[in-house]
Amino acid sequence: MSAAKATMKDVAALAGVGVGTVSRVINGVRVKDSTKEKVLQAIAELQYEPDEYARGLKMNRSNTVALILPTIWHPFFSEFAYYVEETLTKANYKLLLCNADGSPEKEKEYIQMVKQSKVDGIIGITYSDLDKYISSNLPFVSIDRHFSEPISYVTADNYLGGQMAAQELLQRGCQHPAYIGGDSPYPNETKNRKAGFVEYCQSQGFTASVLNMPEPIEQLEEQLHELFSQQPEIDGIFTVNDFMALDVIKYLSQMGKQAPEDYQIIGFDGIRISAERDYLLSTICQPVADMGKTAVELLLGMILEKKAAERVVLPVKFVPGKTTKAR
Amino acid sequence: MSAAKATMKDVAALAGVGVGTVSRVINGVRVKDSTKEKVLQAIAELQYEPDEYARGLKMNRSNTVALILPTIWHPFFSEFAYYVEETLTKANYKLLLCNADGSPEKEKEYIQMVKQSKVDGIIGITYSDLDKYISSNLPFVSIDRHFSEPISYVTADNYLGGQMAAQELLQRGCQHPAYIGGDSPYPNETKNRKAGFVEYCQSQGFTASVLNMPEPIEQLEEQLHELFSQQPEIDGIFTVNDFMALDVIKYLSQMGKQAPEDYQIIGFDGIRISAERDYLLSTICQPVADMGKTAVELLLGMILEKKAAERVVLPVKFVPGKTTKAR
DNA sequence: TTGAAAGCGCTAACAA
DNA sequence: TTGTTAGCGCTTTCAA
Repeated sequence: MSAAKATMKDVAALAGVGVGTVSRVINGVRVKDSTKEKVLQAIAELQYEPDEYARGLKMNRSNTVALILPTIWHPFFSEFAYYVEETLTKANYKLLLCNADGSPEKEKEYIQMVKQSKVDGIIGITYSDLDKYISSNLPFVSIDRHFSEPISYVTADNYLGGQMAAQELLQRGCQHPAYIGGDSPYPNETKNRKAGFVEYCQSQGFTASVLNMPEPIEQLEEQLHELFSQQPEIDGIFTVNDFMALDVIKYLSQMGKQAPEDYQIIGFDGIRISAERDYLLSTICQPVADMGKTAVELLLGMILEKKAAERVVLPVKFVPGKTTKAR
Repeated sequence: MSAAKATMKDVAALAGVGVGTVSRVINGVRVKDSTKEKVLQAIAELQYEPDEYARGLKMNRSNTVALILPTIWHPFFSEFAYYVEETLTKANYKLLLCNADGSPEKEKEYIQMVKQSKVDGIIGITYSDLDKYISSNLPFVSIDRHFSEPISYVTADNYLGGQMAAQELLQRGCQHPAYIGGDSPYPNETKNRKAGFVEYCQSQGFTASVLNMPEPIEQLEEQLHELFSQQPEIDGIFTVNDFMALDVIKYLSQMGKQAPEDYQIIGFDGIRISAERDYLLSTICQPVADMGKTAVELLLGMILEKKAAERVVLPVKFVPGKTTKAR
């Protein structure tokens, strides 16, 4: 049994053909059936596996896509990564996982690293403005639409989501709506959630209270305490995401208030701990599976068919949970 | 501005040296300071970045490690992946993410794929027996110790964890302990959780009820119903993992029973939805960060220093939550 | 200390 | 239809 890995040359020698022919068989280029047979035989016998690196060097592609995330340890991102990986695998692409940890520096470092690694494209959920770091010839799809350059993105309809949250709360009888969220220094889609909510309330003659805390958020509990002691009448809450909603619920439960009896609350994202587990609360649900799939499709379109940048906005939906009343 | 990517040859030409010298500078081999200066200058000017694939082809390594998981969309695995990625990045390695979806076929496919991709090693949380598919010269670290071959593994002390769970429940006054879990056809460490629990109970003069459901688990609720209607006296439950505990809690709450008043329950894993979030319940917590770090260290030891296979068993700890009484 | 050149395993252009 | 060969960008040996 040979220890060394078989190369194309070995296969060619054993099959009694040229390396070109072996290459043709591997790549599905037409060769005479009898020849093909011999080659396949030899491949099987030597347990030959093509070297992706030699191929990548020659063809200048890697069949690999980098996914840059704030952190994989978060149900929204890990669900997204799950679908990205699934779709990539079906297309015979591999996934390089990059946790940027929410740091713009690490995001840039990863962009650098990933360029060397000759990835064929990047899918990024990033906070900072990466325009300058992404060479225009490296296909890039952003989740979120905060780039100034004409870059592809996939995003949920965050503005509409905010409106929907307002509508659902008001329809359920809330008289004093409030928005609670964090405020990032970087432009991002969460700002639209707030805008949609506040503006819909306004259009219905309500003025939403707003607690918009600069990130990173410090002394959350104190800030919540201030809000609710100054405005105890708040009875309908929309938060920037599900995690924030959980924090608010926890705080209010310490204050002896329960949803949906004492107040109603709607989160954003539609987080589930894993497939087949329940949503955590009433929420505006992002179409994560669809977003992951679409992001990959956009990217592969750019890679394989040189398609131009595209923008896709996907619909959100309200998922009633235990933190809102029945209508 | 040149559109094409600069190569080492371009750098050499601009700096007026040979490509070998450029290579030496890149790799930190000693060259004359003045020469080095010229080369660095040229590198900066051309924004040269070495091609990892050419390097990989030549040196036969990729600085890439594959992580094979059942699914990234699960807090335990995504936390593990988080720490693996973090440790790899520090060592200048990249992470290829592979979701096997709990299917032995996909696991094998990935092993195949990953071999072609010239990864330098594999870290795997796998269910099936992959011995034959892993060529002995490809470094592999398993999480769990169910391999027959002498393969490196990192695992938590599952048996001790089971014992601890029993001890904690009995110390808190439980008189009727029960174990609830799923039974996989493949050998794996969860069997030790059960064994540790049952045997510790026995040693203390208690006989634990056991509900061991063949996987994939069907009609969970019916099976729980049967258990608890036949043995309503059960007052201390240990489950194979946190998810199962959540299911049991949900079922019992439908029956009007609450922990820790009506019964006490301890899960296994120590799942948190994300960093800085609480544990879901009282649980035997695996040292996930340490496991991820150790797995990478073992693997890099095998890759870089040709170290032999090693086995590491890490300690678990009991994390009291809201589903057990105070002692 | 450094340049020249071989060659890693593959694809594709060219010739036969 | 198929064999031969140049060369992808790099590292490393061998000479100078």
